Amino acid sequence: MSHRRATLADVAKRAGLSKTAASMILNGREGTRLSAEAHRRVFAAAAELGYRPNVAARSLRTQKSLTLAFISDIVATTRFAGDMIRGALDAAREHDHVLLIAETQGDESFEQYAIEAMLDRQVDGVIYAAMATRQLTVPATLLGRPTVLLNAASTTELPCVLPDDEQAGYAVASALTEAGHRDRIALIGRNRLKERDPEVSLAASARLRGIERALAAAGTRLAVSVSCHDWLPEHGYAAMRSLLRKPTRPTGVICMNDRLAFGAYQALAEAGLRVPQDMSVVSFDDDVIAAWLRPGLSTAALPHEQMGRRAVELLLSGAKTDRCLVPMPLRRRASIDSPAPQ
Amino acid sequence: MSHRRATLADVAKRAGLSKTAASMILNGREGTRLSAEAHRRVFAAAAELGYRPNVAARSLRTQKSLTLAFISDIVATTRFAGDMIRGALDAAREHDHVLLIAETQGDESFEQYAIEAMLDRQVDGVIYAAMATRQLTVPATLLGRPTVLLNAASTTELPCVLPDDEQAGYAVASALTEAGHRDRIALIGRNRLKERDPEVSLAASARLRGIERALAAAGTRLAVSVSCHDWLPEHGYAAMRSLLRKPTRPTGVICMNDRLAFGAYQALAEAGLRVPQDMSVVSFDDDVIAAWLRPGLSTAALPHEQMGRRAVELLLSGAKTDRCLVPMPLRRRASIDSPAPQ
DNA sequence: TGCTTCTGCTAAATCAGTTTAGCTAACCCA
DNA sequence: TGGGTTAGCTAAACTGATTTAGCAGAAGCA
Repeated sequence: MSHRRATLADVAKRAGLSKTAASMILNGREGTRLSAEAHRRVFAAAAELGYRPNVAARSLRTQKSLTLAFISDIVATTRFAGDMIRGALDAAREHDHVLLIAETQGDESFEQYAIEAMLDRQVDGVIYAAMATRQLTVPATLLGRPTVLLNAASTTELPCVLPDDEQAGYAVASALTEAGHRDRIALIGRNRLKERDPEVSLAASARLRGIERALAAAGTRLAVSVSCHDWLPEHGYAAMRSLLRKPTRPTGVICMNDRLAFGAYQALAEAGLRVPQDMSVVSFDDDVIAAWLRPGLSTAALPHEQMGRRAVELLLSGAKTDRCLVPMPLRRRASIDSPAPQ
Repeated sequence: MSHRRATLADVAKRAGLSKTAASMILNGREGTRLSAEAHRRVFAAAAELGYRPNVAARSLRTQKSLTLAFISDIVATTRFAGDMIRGALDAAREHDHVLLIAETQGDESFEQYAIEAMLDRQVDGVIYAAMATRQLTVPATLLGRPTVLLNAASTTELPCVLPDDEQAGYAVASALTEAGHRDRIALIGRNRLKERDPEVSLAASARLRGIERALAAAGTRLAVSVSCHDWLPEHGYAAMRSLLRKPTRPTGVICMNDRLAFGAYQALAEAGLRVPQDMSVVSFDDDVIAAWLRPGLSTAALPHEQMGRRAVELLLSGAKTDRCLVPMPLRRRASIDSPAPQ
């Protein structure tokens, strides 16, 4: 094992040429008049020495580091973070880049630290991600530089990548109407705060719009909707119990996310009701549990991997302003059936 | 906004001193005889200009980049990956470092690419992580360098960080015996492959050892155990159904992980049995679903965040060889009760 | 033959820091 | 008065690449 990495100077010496020549040849520069023989010798020398350029040295000169920053508010809370990161990693690798990551935990001083640490390392661009689809204020430090918002929007002109929640709402509601559900469709997960404050959620209102549009197109509308403080299983459980106490039981229910649906399943099971025979259920996110539930939950999948990928591509393409809506495919599982005849 | 970053030369000029002086003062070098006045002027100049050193330039000279690599086989599959990364990020920040991440997807050429990309960027050390606790072969390229294995062990002398699965097994089984369960304790999730091949899993055999030790200490042993191809909900479901077909029903069941337990819950619910009145359930991992189940699942938590943190600390401490076992705390929820009297 | 043009290549500057070696002036002491 | 310290500071080399400016020799042409 050679303990010292070969440098460009080593390659040049072995090839019997100057560093300049070696550099130009290895970078495939056009318009140099270096001979075919020189090319051959440089490539051979580089291969023999296992030469790899020192990125620090290169970026010192070129101001390019082949490195992107991925800064998010929270990574651990949801499993989706991993998907976004994976998509970003994949795309970055395809473009010969690497990802520096940091999380701010919603703390401004951490955020400042993270951004500066990244800029100190000459990153070529920043992906600024939110774990819940929402509007946010972009730190001033980022404004002049190549930045893409991931799963987030802002009032600035920065490019952003978002899931197409409205289309998903349409798809989810249509799945019920197409199965024959009409006037007894319920919604679990209305939430004033999420619907009104884009800094809390952009998804809630978009999903709702899509749902209402689809139902209107089918000549119907929501029979009843239940509000939830938050979108966790316990809230879905409580919401379903309250639905079941009403005089007419819905034939189908739309849950604003899979965790609510999970709670709804629990309440249905407790009440001795079966999905989908007694009630169809459809939802959003395609969390892992959607596939684990019995029967499998039909749900519009958050395309997080795809989004991470698009963010990197947008960043590297140098787009100045662009809003990229990534479709949310409906995963059809066994939770939807035709409504039982009256 | 200044478009150009201030450099050390700018700071030096403004302070009326040489780059050498500015560098030494900002780095807090001992033994230089620079005056208090010089210190004052340099700090003032640096603050006024908002000076931040260029890490690329610095690492070119010092061979230190204040950057660590986090290379894992898979990031997205489990939510735990996020926890490990979060812990690592936290610890890295505390030591003024930043994390470059990459995933190999179990593909050797990706792995090679990732390692080289990291070394090209002069990382100060590498955390090589596996998403399932197991033994692995460390790529030769890493052998000479500062490396810590995370959630993995190897036959080499590298330091590693692992969850203490045996202690967890002991704790989990003890939770049942302490509640009074004795001779009707079942185990779901025996798996030859996982138990025998350390490259597949180190957890399976360690958990089993802990369980058997705890039961022996309580003067009993497993009444029955069910094998599972894999540790997914559907396997737990099938396993529980098979248990329920046996003549004597267990009073308590240990599942090898939470996903199995989730499936077991489903089978119990279908059979009209209640947790914990009809059967106590206890498990491993503390997946999010453990808290979502009704009743909440008692489970030994994988301390992934803690592990990520320890890995960074081990790496930065320069330990040459060290095996760090991180305890798995038992999260007590409502899934355990005394066995019903015969 | 003398001038230009082209071919094939290289020396040296540059990026932004760190580090080595050493300089100058003041001071101490005999 | 002169030699040795010491305090306080700096010039220049160095890290490993890229890039600019330009040189030597051959070929082309009148």
